[in-house]
Amino acid sequence: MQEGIVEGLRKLGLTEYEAKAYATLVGMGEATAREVHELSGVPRTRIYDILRDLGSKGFVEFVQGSPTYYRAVEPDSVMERLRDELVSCIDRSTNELLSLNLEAHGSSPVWCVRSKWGINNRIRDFLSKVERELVVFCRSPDLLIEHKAEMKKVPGLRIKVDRKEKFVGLGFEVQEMKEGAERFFKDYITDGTSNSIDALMIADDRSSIVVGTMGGERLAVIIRLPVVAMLQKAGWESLV
Amino acid sequence: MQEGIVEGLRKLGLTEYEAKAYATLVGMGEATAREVHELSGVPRTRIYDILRDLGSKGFVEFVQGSPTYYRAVEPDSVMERLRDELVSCIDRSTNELLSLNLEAHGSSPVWCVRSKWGINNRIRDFLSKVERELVVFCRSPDLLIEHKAEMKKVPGLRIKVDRKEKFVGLGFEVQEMKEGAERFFKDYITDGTSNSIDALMIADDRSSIVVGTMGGERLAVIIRLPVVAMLQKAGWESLV
DNA sequence: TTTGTTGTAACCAGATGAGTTACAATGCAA
DNA sequence: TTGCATTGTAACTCATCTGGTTACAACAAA
Repeated sequence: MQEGIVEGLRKLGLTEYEAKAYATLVGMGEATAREVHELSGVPRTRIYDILRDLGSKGFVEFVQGSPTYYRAVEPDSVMERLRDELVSCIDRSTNELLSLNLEAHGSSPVWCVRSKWGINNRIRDFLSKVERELVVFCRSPDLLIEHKAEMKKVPGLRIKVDRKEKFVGLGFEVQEMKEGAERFFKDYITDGTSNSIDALMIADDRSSIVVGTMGGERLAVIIRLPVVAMLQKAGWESLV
Repeated sequence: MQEGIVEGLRKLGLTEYEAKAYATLVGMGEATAREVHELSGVPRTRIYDILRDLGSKGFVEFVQGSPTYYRAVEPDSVMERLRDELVSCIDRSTNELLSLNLEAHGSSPVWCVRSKWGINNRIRDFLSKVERELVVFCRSPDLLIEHKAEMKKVPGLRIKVDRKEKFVGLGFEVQEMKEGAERFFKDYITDGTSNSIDALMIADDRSSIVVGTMGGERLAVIIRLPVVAMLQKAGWESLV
């Protein structure tokens, strides 16, 4: 049996035993508790309550007897129901949350974002709000690849990189910064934690976003203070 | 704060504390850890790691300081991502399961179904496969109401009930069974467990389905043996 | 009777989450 | 500066859940 299928079913709310038993039963079509146990690896003495639970959840059917026979309910049917339940739960939650969320917010000019998705989300948002000009410094092509499509649409795009050869074939016009300037963006250590900056973007001399690893965790810092943005840009210009 | 919103978020994979903190933060727009604690009821000494977790999951952003300020990422944005993740997980699982499910199955002629959804699913399937004739006995209008639409499409529909007055206004033509015949479907006790039958349907003299409560739990029994169906129908006919 | 199988029930151990306590560090006000 | 409240960290307890095991009753076949 594949490993991934169990993992997937667990994400959808089944336990490991339930996932194994159900997947096995789907594969066997019809089987006794013992057979499910043999193939799935679920302990024999537990297979009975597991199958009973699956029955209560609408995943399997059975025919009483000695031995009792079990079969899986058609997976597309079960999965469709699951999807409907989850989607309607999400829609409900979204509406409830939005009804709490009436007031305006985001007044603080600087925010940190921690998760990978959160960072990408922020970058997308940031890119979509550029009006005239975006200057970018970056040290790895990953970020440019990830946001290539949005980046292409940005007006006034200028990119500086540490070494040109890392960025060939991406379709971006990049400029290499001058000798010795890379020290501004080198890995450094503060308070015993190592920091490294992967990318810096400044939009319209107004807001900026810094992406990097600080103290062992990936972080993005969004700053919407024109003063700071101007200063950062001045530094950036000096990199030519 | 509403109770339902926390319950909904928990179904989507958050813990109680996480759900409370996130919902609260959505409502406040921007707040310190303390404020979130006060409003959400999450213990103050736990609010810090909860908010950190929410950050790692992409639900909140923060600005370091003393005190650190937090804000919720826009709920529609977060929820949309969650939906995409779950739906793609379901699609993947469905495909993997179906690829295991190539062989034909369902050869056994009798099956029990336990869950509410499973029972309804079975009944829908059963009704959709009627070709010429469906005879129904039922003791409560619930089942007819639940499957009214499908039932209307069934050819050769004949319904017998215990007492006609319970079924007025449903748009079904029902026939009352004769005096004394209800004893066949009365609640009865076997092996110390009480059983009661809510409905019995027979399709094309071929297959039948019985819905009822047996030993304290709701159960449907599907039988695809023509012999049994014929016998059941003979009994049914005698109810006139 | 013996043996093996089916099915039930209980138990143990590890992980996780809810809720609490202790305490270091950081301000802030007198 | 001292004293005090607040911020933030870390640990611990308790209950629940899940994975994994043991014991045993009921039953059928040999």
